[in-house]
Amino acid sequence: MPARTGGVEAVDRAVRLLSALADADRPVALSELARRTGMHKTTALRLLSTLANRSMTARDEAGAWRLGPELWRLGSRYRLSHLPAALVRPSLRRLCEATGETASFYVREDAVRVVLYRENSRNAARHHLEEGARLDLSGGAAALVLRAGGGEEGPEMDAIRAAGHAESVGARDRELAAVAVPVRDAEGGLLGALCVSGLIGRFDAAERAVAIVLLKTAAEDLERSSLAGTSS
Amino acid sequence: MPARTGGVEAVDRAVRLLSALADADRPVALSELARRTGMHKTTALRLLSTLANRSMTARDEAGAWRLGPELWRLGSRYRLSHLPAALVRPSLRRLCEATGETASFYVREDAVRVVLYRENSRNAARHHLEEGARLDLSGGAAALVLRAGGGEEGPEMDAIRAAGHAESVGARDRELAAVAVPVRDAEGGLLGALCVSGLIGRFDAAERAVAIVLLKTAAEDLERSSLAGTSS
DNA sequence: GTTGGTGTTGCATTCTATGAAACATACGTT
DNA sequence: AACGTATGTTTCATAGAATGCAACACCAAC
Repeated sequence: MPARTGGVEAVDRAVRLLSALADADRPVALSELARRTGMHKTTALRLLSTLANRSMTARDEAGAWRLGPELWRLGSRYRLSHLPAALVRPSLRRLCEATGETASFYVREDAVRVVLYRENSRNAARHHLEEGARLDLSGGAAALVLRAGGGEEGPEMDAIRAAGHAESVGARDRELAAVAVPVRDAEGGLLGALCVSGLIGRFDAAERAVAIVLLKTAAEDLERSSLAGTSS
Repeated sequence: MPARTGGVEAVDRAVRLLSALADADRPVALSELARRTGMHKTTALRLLSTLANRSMTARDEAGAWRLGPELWRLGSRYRLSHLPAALVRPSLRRLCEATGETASFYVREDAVRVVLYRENSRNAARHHLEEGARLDLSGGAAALVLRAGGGEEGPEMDAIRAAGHAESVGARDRELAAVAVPVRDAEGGLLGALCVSGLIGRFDAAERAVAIVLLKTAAEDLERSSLAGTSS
C-alpha cells in the first residue's frame, strides 16, 4: 500500500473502500468492510458517509453498504470519452452474429488494457470477461494490437503493423484464440482494438481468417462514423 | 458546500473533482479544474494524483486530466448489482425494434431514478438521455411505476398498481410520451421499471397500447430469467 | 439474564492536508 | 529578442482536519 507520492490518505482510503465494495458482489456490512480494508469502523463509516453524500455509495434497507449510482454515471462518462456506445455496440453485435464468437473493444490505458465494450456469443457460457475489467498487455491479440499501435519496437510489432492485425492462440488463456485489429481516429491516433475471441477448438485458423476480414471492415466503419460524430 | 454530517473534506473535494471532470467532455487542465471547483491548484493536484494512483483519474499526453478506467469498472459493478446487461439489453433491443421507439430500464435510488440501460431508436436523433443519468421522480411513466412500486400512497398510485403499468404524455418533456411497467424479483420486490418512450406525434395512444403489451411480456421474461440467473 | 455482535456519537491528540510563495517551463505578444 | 502571462510543480510552516479510542445504544443468540 505505497501510493507514496503526495498521496492524500483519506482519499486513498475512500477509493479502497469503493474497491472493496466492488469486489464483494453484494451489500457489505460496515464492520466487514472495516476488517477487509484494515481500517477502524469509525473511519470507514465517516468515509462511506461522505461518499454517500455524493451518491458514490448507498445503503441497503438493512444498513449494508453498496456502490452508488454516481459511479455508474462517472463510468459512463469515462466510456463516452473514448468511443460512444451507439457506435461501437452495433459493430460488436454484427461481429458477434457473423462469427458466432465473442466480440469486444479494448482501449489502452497506460500499461493496461480495459474492456470497454463486449458482446458475448450466446454459445460461450464460459470465457466471460466483464466490461470494465483491466488486463495487462502481456498476451492476447488485442494487447498486441494496442502495443503495436502505441509504437512499440521490435520485429513482432513491425509485423503486426504491416499486416494490420494480430492473432493469438492460447496466449492469455490456454483455451482461447483471438484476432484483433486497431481502430484509429482521423489523425491516425490509436483509439482502441476490436477483437473477436473464441474457444480454440471451434475458432480455428479458417474461422479466424474470416473474422479478420470482418474486423477490418468493422474498424473502417467505426473510423468513418467517428469522424461524422465529432460534431457533438 | 454542505455535506454537513461528519464529512471528510478531502474525500468530498476529490469527488467534486471527479464530477467536474465528468461535466467537461474532454480532458481538463489542472488550473481550469481548480478554478471550476474553487480549490487551490496545489490541493487539486494532490487530490487528482492520489486518485490517479488508483486509476480513478488519468492524464492526457498533454498533462490534462480526465476520468480513469477504474470508474468504468466500478460503474459496471454497480450495474451488475442490479440486473446484468446480458439479461436487460436483449429485452430492450427487442422492445426497441418492435416499437421503433426508445426503450430504457430505470432503477430507483432513494429519491431519484437512474438510467441503467437504454436502447435508442434509430429515428430518434433528439430525445437522447445518457445511461447513468439521474432524474427526479416527479414526472414520467417510469417515475410513476417506481413510486407505485415503492408503496407510495394515493389513488393515482393505486390505479397504477392495479393496472400494472403507467402512462405519461408530456410529463417530463412536453414532446415526449412514455409507458412503463415494473420489474420485480422473486419476492415481489421492485427491481426497476421498463419503459418505452417516443415523440408525442408519433407515439400515439394506439402505439402505446401495443407497447404496454410488449412491455409486460418483456418484464415477465426478465423476472423469469433473473430467477434462473441467481445461481452466480 | 448475559454475551458477542452490530452501528453510532463525542472528544482529545496527532498527524495530515492545506495554501502561500517560490520555482520551472511553455506560449503569445509587443 | 525580451517580456508578460499563462501554465504545472515543489517546498514548507501552520492550522486544522481526520483519526482512533472509549463509551454508548441496539439487536440477536445463547
